[in-house]
Amino acid sequence: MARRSDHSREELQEMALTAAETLLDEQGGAALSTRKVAAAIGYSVGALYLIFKNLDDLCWQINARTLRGLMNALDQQVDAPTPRARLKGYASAYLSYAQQWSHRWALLFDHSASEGDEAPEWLQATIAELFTRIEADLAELHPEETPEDITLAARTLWSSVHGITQLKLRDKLFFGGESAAQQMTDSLIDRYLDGWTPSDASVGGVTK
Amino acid sequence: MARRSDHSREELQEMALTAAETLLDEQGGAALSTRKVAAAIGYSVGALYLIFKNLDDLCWQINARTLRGLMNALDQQVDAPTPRARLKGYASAYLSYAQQWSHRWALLFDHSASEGDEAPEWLQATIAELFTRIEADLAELHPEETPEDITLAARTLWSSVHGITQLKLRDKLFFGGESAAQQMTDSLIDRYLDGWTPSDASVGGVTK
DNA sequence: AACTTAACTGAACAGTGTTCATTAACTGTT
DNA sequence: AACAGTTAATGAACACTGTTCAGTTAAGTT
Repeated sequence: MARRSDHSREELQEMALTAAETLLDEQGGAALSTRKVAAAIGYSVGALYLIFKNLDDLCWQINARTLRGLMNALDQQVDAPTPRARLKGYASAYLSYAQQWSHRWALLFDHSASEGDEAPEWLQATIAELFTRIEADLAELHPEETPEDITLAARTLWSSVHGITQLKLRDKLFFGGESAAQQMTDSLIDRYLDGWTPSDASVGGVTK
Repeated sequence: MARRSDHSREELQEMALTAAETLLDEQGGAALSTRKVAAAIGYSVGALYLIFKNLDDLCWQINARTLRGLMNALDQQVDAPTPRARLKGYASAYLSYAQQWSHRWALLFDHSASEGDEAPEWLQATIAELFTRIEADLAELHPEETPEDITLAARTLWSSVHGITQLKLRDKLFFGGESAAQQMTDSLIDRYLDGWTPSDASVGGVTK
């Protein structure tokens, strides 16, 4: 039996999360089980339930760390000279982060699908922070637009980057080499921004 | 014991798939289990394994039907007068199909993530068919582009529509009402097409 | 040393996918 | 009509899963 207070609550939690991430990275999300995580840190199954509400809770905490890592990666792009370059940098960082941590990234999105309880509000907040970055750059390019239109544009553009990332990771729908996805986000951003003329935004009707 | 040949192989398969789809629609992907499907059609678990290789196989066959349904929905948009209207119609149909059959749609994409065996080649083929439709419209708009650039553009644009769809289904990252996602795909297509000038495509370098 | 408290365990429960020896029902032959 | 052959169908069994909780054990307190 593990000695009481061999490790503090925080240490134990950290150990468990790290072990779970290793398991995830090496064997994928399907291999993530309470018993395996418990074994990896040298505790019994029951002990995990003193630290985490359940497996879902553990997954959410992994997702929190994943998301934080993503934000860090994005932050390194903040020095790019122009809004356009910054947006491309974000997209590129997003893409490579997702590829580097493919299993963690998959967990982040597959897990939100499990319809038990809501996504915790910190997740919402972190994502809002990401969108704020995008919106800032878009607003700089289009100061004449209303905040609502900027928001809509940010979500449109970023959903698109997300879609490219997701399909890139999942399969061989993609021909071409390593750079295909990168090329796609670049051209997407270029064309979207070039096609964004003030006239067509505010109404929303089909005018073409 | 169910009488031998009460139902033919094909009938049984059809019954099982229909039962599984009902289960999926009503209770979501997590509730899909071999025992439940077997019970729903009045057979034992083992009988399912005479019809399907395993649960994965059953899921793939559901996915095949889902994809076929999607293609049907897209086909109803083929009469739109212009390529641009056709592309918007496809996107709109894609979006509403995914929303109507949200659980089936989720299965289609979550399942490709399970990294057992490859996605069957018919799936690849059906998806290729979808992309061919998009490419045809894009080629009509940009006859001067090479096939490679058309392909790249089709995948870029469609990954984007896919991304918007996915995020729309998953959560409340989306403000606004029912029409927000529709508005997003419309403006995406408009801006992407408007920003697509022949000069910036063939090289692929960063020129902006 | 005795008592209290809380950390920790692991057996147990209900569920999962999958297999396979056994059984039941049909088919064809004598 | 009786027997053998074939095969559809079963359901118990195995190894796993998440989750709970009565018990056990160690640490802190009096």
